[in-house]
Amino acid sequence: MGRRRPGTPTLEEVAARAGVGRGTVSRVINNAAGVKESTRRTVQRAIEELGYVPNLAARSLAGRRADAVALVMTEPDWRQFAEPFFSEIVSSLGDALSDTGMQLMLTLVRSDAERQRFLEYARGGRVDGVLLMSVHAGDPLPDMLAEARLPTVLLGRRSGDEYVSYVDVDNVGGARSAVSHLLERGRRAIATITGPADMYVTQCRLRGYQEALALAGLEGEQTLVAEGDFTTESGRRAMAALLRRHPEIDGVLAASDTTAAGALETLHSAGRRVPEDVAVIGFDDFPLAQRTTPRLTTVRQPIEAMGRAMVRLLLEEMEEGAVAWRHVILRTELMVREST
Amino acid sequence: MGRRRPGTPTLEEVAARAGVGRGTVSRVINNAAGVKESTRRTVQRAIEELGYVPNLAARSLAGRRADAVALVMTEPDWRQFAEPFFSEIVSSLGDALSDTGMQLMLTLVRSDAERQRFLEYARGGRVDGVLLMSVHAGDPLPDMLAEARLPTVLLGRRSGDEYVSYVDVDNVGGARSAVSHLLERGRRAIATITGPADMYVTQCRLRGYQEALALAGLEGEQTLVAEGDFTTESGRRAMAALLRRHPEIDGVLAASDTTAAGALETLHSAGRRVPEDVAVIGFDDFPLAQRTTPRLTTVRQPIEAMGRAMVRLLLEEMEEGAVAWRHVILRTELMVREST
DNA sequence: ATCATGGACGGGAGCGCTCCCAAATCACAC
DNA sequence: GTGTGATTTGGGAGCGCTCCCGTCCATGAT
Repeated sequence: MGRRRPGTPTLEEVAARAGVGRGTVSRVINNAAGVKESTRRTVQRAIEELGYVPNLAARSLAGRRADAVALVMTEPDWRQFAEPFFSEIVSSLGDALSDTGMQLMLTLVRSDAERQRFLEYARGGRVDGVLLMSVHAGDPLPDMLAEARLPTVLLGRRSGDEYVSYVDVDNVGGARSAVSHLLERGRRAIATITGPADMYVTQCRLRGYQEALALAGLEGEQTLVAEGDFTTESGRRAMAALLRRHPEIDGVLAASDTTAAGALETLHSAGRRVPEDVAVIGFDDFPLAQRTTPRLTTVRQPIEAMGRAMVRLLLEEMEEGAVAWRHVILRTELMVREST
Repeated sequence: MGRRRPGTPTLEEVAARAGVGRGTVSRVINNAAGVKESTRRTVQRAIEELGYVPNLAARSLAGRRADAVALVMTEPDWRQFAEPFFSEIVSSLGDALSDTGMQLMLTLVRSDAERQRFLEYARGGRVDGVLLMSVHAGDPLPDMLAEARLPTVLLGRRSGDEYVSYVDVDNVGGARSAVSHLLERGRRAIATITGPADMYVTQCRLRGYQEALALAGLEGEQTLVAEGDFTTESGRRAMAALLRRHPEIDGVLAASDTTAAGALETLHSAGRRVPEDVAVIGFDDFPLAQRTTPRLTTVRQPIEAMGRAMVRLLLEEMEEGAVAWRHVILRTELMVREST
């Protein structure tokens, strides 16, 4: 297991070459104040001449921080990894993190063994904080991290009484406004294609759907609800099943834009016109929503803001040592386009 | 920037509690030989009682290794991040790495600033090696890593005379056999939808396509080639363009299964029967290829083997200190199904 | 009882950095 | 020229671990 790198110059060697003390070089590479401009330049030249690169292990050990945060994707996410939600979120986190000087590292946790290994990695101090992608109901990882007192922020929550810090959107309100919109458009037989049943986000959106119907004095029929898993394929299948059970359907709320895209395809194949025969609403407002035919009415999730909020919460927790949990619920916005 | 974790017990404290020396505890946690079974148990109990977790920064510093490798995805990949190729590869790398005890960390490099930051991270010793996803022609990162003498393995290569270690598949041969297969099926107007023109893999597959046509005494027309980017959407678009230019097309080689899926959709909409009117071949052999209608004939890339090979090459380079580059070209296999 | 042999074990010497305090230097007013 | 306070600078003391050498002790041959 000899993984030695060839001899890299050390801070001390830089100091010797520049004719200054260790402390001064340290100040220079950390951009700290209190170094005369001329000295700084001398040191910088020595650094370049030697091709010096700070040893991060030593820095971590002495400074008691890793300057890195992990973004963990757990198994159930993984099968949805290929969906745009993830790349969008990762991008936005990357942007939000980019000026903190911290590295974002994505980590895959697909099994108990990998969960354990990650936990040791995190508890071992390799990261200063952990971001968790849409966790499922029974996932123990957030609790393990909380117990280890590692700053942690979830995207979405596992249940209504989640305590660990999280950033979520108002899924109930979003779904409700979407269905209200369908009702305003005169639709009455409104179906919904949900996400995986074991995710809280799914339950929330379903509740919003039901509340809107109840508010209109309509009774939500169980058979108007079909389960999907956020993928296009599941949207196709669920829509087909719904049409079979309820040919009279004239409105659909899908769990995501990708799901809605699948539903659109099925509706098209079945000869239903959108929005004339059936109005369709998605969830997310990804670029995809503007490329469907017809362009998709959808509930916008503020991905940028979500990424920024997650990073902000994480930084706050890191700053004060994870003594409190914080929750942020972001508002959604209905983007009305051509599919309703 | 105070990112201090609360006081974790140290190895020394464990040693004190177990009534042994530091060395012995170190031997126990590293599963090294030369510890009496009874002592080992005593130490293990102390570890559990204190909830000891080794400090990885200290271990890295003293041991001169990070026990982690990075998988870097550069910007151009990123827009294809949502395609299954990536999740498949990541999975297979995860499996291949899982029994080495090393952490796999995915890293996104979307800009020069991020490239620089990653380089410092890697040169700073945070990873023992680097895996690079399908790099584009002009990407300087592999050279920078090579110069820093960091063990590096590419998936695919940037050009025909790539020197940095890589694992690739026989793209020319794969495409050639696919086109030959179409020719055997009596097709003569064979088009191809390629990947991004600036990727070597695209050029190779195009060459295989042309060679097979030439072998059959056919002249490859420039207008039978349409550029895509591996996405389904690009498959749809490219196929539509091809049909417009060449309504007589009776065979298509797509750059990937996802692209082929897009092409299938367009063909279907255009009322062409597959394979009766047009035969379609994909590339990759993802699960997707078995779910299309009709099921897709495709050139199989041995993803599992690719992941294993990458890890093996990387470990070898780490072992001997990156003194040589190694190349592995894996064979492809034509999976004949219903679309041809 | 004596001695050689080898397996267990303890702990010193670093790994390369940050933190921080004391010392040195400088600027300026008197 | 002297004193005062601010600004720079040097370097000791760790951070928590691995490596490795020397010691200790049990075992068995003599």
